[in-house]
Order: sequence, then C-alpha cells, then structure tokens
Amino acid sequence: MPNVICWFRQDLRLLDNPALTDAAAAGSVLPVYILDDENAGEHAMGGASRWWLHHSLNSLSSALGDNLAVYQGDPLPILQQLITEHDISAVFWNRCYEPWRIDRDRTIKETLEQSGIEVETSNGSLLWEPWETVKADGDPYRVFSPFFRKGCVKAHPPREPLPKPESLSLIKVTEHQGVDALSLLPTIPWHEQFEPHWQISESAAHQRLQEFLAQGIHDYKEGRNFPAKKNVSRLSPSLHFGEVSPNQVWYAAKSMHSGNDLEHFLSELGWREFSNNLLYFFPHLPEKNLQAKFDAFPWRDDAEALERWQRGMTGYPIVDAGMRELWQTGYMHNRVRMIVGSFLVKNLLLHWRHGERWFWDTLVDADLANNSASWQWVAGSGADAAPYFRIFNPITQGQKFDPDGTYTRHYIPELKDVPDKYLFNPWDAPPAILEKAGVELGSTYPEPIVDVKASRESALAAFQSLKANVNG
DNA sequence: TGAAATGTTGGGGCG
DNA sequence: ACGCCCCAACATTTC
Repeated sequence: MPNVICWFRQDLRLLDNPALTDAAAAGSVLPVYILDDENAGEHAMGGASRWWLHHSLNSLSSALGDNLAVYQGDPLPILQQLITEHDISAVFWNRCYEPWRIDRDRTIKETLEQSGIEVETSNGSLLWEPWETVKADGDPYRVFSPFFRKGCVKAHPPREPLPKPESLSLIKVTEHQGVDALSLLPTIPWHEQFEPHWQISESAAHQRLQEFLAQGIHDYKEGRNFPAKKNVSRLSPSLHFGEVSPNQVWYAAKSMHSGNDLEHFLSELGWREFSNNLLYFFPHLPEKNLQAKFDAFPWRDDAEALERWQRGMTGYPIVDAGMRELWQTGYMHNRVRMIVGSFLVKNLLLHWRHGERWFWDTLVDADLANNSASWQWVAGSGADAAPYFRIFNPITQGQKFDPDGTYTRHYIPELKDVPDKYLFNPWDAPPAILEKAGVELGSTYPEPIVDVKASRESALAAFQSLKANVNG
C-alpha cells in the first residue's frame, strides 16, 4: 500500500468526505490539517471561527484516533516535507472556493504534480460547483431564483452522500504541533460564554440536523422569521467547517419532508450555493461593490456610532439584542442579521464593510462567500440585492417578529420590565412606566443613537444622490 | 426577506 | 331615505 495524504480544510468530517474516501482507497492515509494565515491575508480567520475550529479539530483528531497531524504556516513547504519524510505518493483534498485558496491550491497542485506526486481534488463542500451553474451563454447568474431553479436543481441532482470509508489505515505522525499549539483560543476569555450554546463535532452536527428535521422544520417558512422560535437549523458553522456536508443536509431533509417548509429550507442551502457562485465569479466581492455605482455612496465616518452598534448600545432594542446575541453566542438569528445590517448601512450610513469585518471576527459561522454576499445584499450593492429603499424599521420589525419580547428581553435584561407596548421604543413610554420598569434612558439603557425617521430620510436622499450621479 | 404615503372602499353615526 | 363625514381596513404607489 502506498502512503498518501488527506489534507483536511473545510471538510472536518469522516462521512461523505470524497477526498478521504479516495485517499483511503489509495493507500495508508496521513491525515493533515494546516492553519494557513500566511496566504489568507486580510481574510485570515476571525476570533469566533478560531474558537470553533479549535474544538472541531480536537473532535476530528479524536475521531481519527488522535492521528490528525496539525501544522501552521504556508502549506506547500509543509506538505513537501511530509511527502519526503513519509514517502508520500499522492495528496487528496476537497476543493475550497475563496479566491485566495483557489490561487494557493492551484500553485500547490502544479508544484506537487511537477515533482511526480499525484494530486486529486474533489467537491466536498458544494451541491453544485460554480462552473456547473452558468447560464446558456456562459455568464454566471446574477439573480437567485433562476440560478437556483434552472442553474442548480434542474441541471442535475447533487451527489449522494458517501458512507465512512470502509477501511482506513492511518499513518502515525508524532512530531506535529498539535491543536493547542495553533493558539486558536482568544487570549481574553471572550469565548467562554460561547461554550453552553454549541456542541462541536461531526456527530453533534448530525444530532443538530436530526433535531431540526424532527422539530424545527415544521412551520419553517413562517417560524424562521421569529428569533425566539426554534425554527432555524443553526447548522451554518458546521456547514462552513464541514462537520456536515450540504449533500447530507439536502438528502436528509428531502427524505423526511416535502412541501413548502422543505422547499424554503432547501432554498436557504441554495443561497449558500449562490454566495459561493458570486464569490467565484466576482472574486472582489468581499471588498468591492458589485454594482459600481455604489462606489460614489456618501458613507459617513463615525467611529463612535460603529462602536455603539458593535456593542449593542444603539438604543434600539431589537438591534442591540441582535448585536449582543452575536457577542455572547457567536451567532445571530437571520432575521435579526437583516435588521442590524439595515440599521448599520441605512440608518447609521456606515459602509457595509464595517459590518462585514465585525461579523467576520465575531461569527462562528463566518464564511467569506456568505458574509460578503449577504452584506452586499443588505446594502443594496450586491447581486439580486434588497433595493436601496428597503429600509427596515427597527421598531416595527421588533413588534412584528418578537411580539412578546422574549428574544429582546433575554439579551437586553435591563428592559425586561418594560411592557410590550414600549419595549421596542422605550423613549415613547410615559415616565411613570419607565420608572416602574427601573429604566432611566441615557443611564440604564441608551437613548436612541439616531432618529429612525430622520435617518431613513437622509439615507433615501443619499441613495438618490447616487442615482443622480450615475445619470448625469 | 419594507415602510410610509396615498388611494379606495364600505360600514356606521348622524343630521 | 339620504347625503355627508369619519375612519378602519385594505390596496396601490412611491421611495
């Protein structure tokens, strides 16, 4: 049996792992993980993601009998050294789709092949790879619905999940760094509050999936809008790191359900595909407006407002609840992501990149494709984006989607005794009611940072000026 | 995967 | 019985 490497990246699982399956069939497998901050540049993993990765790597290594060889640095020389030391004849990995990884991996593949090493790459992370989903004329889709219906679902069914490799003969390496040496945990114990909210392993991801399919998916279409309800899957971090594959989720959901709730859930997987598709064809998506006319947008520069938004101190309870959920759990419910995003961009008039950067650092599910595509969607500068005039009102959004205040009061305990009627606009409450609730605006909870009505109007004016610039 | 302004309709109170 | 006004409840338009 030849010796081969299985290079784990965003596929930290044993089931439905094409690269691992192929490697196991080819020979004795040296399983490797390499933390690469060198090639990532400004897209190096954020803090919350590193915390997740720390636990996920420990789980994976333990599932491999503590045989995962862990390194840090530029992967090419590390792989070359391993190839020499262990007489490796082939390297297997599942493809990643961030521009910097594509460039890096292309170089690695070419270099290794030139030195006579076999390199085999597979699709382990997407239902449809970007180059499969182009329009008839070869251009990529820019609108979600036709992309998903025609480009994806109609084209061909996703690959069916693979079982765990039948036999897996592992090569033991003792001189690697180990997970702890990667120093993935924050030095300030910010992450300790994450712990109660997450179980991080391949089997935990499957448990989460099964629980969602048994319960949360019922009424998904409506219930997913309510952050206090348990109608969202919360699988995003596991999909990002690959503890579960989209193929496994896709087929498990289809085998158990049908109808509207299923269709809407599958289309959320579709948005993940769409984001990856956009990033692939528009590699500057994380930095540059997809619609160039937004380059002229008169963003404000206001460090204090940004910090109040980050800390959940804007004085708008539904916004602050979301931002505090993010800080405390590494996650935010999707409805609330849209609300806080709209607030940053359209009420505070701060550049969407500030939001993108903050989410990148604080989300356990931070994903370059999803994060940048979604921020551009919110800002209106992206593909198939929310039109610029779609500005969420944080008061009515709160009243609509957290009607009894369960979610908001959980994250904003200082407002827990404010009656529903004033929970989302406490400044309108009669002084006696605030006093009774133990609230003193400006002291126990902030005054609103901006007036929604006025800031909405200046946002519309700003977008209007953009239009004028383009037309003349 | 909006919100606000404006328009329309229809029931009820009232002279 | 009738017109008029008010206003809620929708519907449409506009940003």
